Order: sequence, then structure tokens, then C-alpha cells
Amino acid sequence: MPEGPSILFLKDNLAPFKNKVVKKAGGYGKMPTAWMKGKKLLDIQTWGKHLLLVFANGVVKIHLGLFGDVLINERKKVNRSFYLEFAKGEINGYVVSASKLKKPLKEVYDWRTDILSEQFDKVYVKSLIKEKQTKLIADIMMDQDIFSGVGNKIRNEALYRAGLHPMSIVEKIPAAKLNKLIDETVKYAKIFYRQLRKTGKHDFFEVYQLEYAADGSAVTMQFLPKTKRKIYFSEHRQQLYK
DNA sequence: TAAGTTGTTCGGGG
DNA sequence: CCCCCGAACAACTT
Repeated sequence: MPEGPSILFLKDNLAPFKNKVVKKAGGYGKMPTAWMKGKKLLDIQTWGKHLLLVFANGVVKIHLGLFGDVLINERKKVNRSFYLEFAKGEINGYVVSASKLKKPLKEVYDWRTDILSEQFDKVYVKSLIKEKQTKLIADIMMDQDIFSGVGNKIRNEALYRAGLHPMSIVEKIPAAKLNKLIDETVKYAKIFYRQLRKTGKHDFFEVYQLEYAADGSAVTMQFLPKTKRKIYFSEHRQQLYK
């Protein structure tokens, strides 16, 4: 379920639990949960792919990883890795990792890099990218300290829309292209989010897992060198700078 | 049925 | 210290 937009959508759906008191907390995860019992869930926030549950005595960071899922007032057959039960309703996390922040929220997170935050700061993000001169742009896009909330789908789509080849080297990319990439990343993340809100699903792709891109050009699939993840791109449309 | 998947963290070796 | 790699974690779909 998890790229930035899915987490933001999840946050929206959890709104009814805000200011409600936790009756029972648990799960098979390692984090102790007793400290939340009887406490009010004061706020729900996100940073990139992190879902943040704010209590007066601590903040829980939930990460869905690759297979994680959070159900509201529903259960699966398998055990919950993390859950909160309220007088009315429950939040059930499956294969999620939960941990308690060791520092206050504002010391842990910088929302200037969060692609779906109002504080997203294009100039700042650009400066972070430029510190990584010799890296592949495909790797930079999945760096959560630079593009918080970008996952493989957004990466593929943003590169396609910007007309930028995934194997391009940062220092060789013209400034205008880099600007375009940042813009397209945020734009596509918003499309992703809007579609989730409208339909509960997301399947609007122009290149990801396709045989032919939206412009009709053939799509190439490659495994990225370091991460071995699949990247889909159009040789015809996406310019390689190296 | 076996492979593939919206992701991250850890430890070891170079 | 940085970088790279593989393993581990799990569930669900095709």
C-alpha cells in the first residue's frame, strides 16, 4: 500500500480516531505498547511514507514497508503487528513496523523534503540533489532524505514525465531538466493522491509496468544496478545525460 | 506454483 | 569513514 500518497490517504481515513482514547494497544511488534493505554490520540501526521501517531507521552512511527496494510474496523486472518482499539472502532496494522520516536517530532523530521507537504521546498531539495553529483538520478529519487515519500511507482512516472533517463548522472543533468523533474514528481504524487481520494485505488500510469508508454513509444525494463529494482522507461522519450 | 511486489534496516567486507 | 551487497522481514496476487 505504501508510497507517500497512500500514507496521506490513510491519514485522512484515520481522522475519526483523532482525540479518541486508546482502550487497548498491542501487536507482535517489538515496541512496547502499554504506554498508550488510556491515552488520547492527539494528532495524526505524515512525513513521506511515515505515519505518525501523536500522544502526549510519545509519538509512534508506523512504516508499512513493502507488504504492510492498515485496516480500519476490519481484520484479516493473520496476526496484527500493531493495533489500537478504541471504545468504538479499531486501527489494525498488518506487517507494519511501529516504533516510538526518541526525539520530538520537529527534531526528527524536516518537511521541506516531503513531496506532499505544504512546506515542500523545491530550492532546498535541488540543493540536496546537487550534493550528490556523481549519483544516478534514479537512486536519488528513492532517497527518502531528499524526496520523502517517493516510491518506485512515482519514481518511474516522474522520470518519464520529465523526459529524463533513470541512468542519468546528477552532475550532467541541465538545471532546467532537474527543475522539471522536481515539478513532475510533486505533480504526479498529487495525481496519485487525488485518484486515491476519488476511487480508493490508484492505477494511472504512463510508463510503469507498461509495454508501451502513453506516447506510444516502446518501454524498456531494466534492473537498477545497486538496488536491483525494476525501472521502466522510454528510450525514445527520456534523455540520457552521462 | 513459484515468482513478483507501492520498502527499509542490519551486518559484514572491502 | 564510506560504499556495496545480501539477507531478513512478512503477505498477497498472478
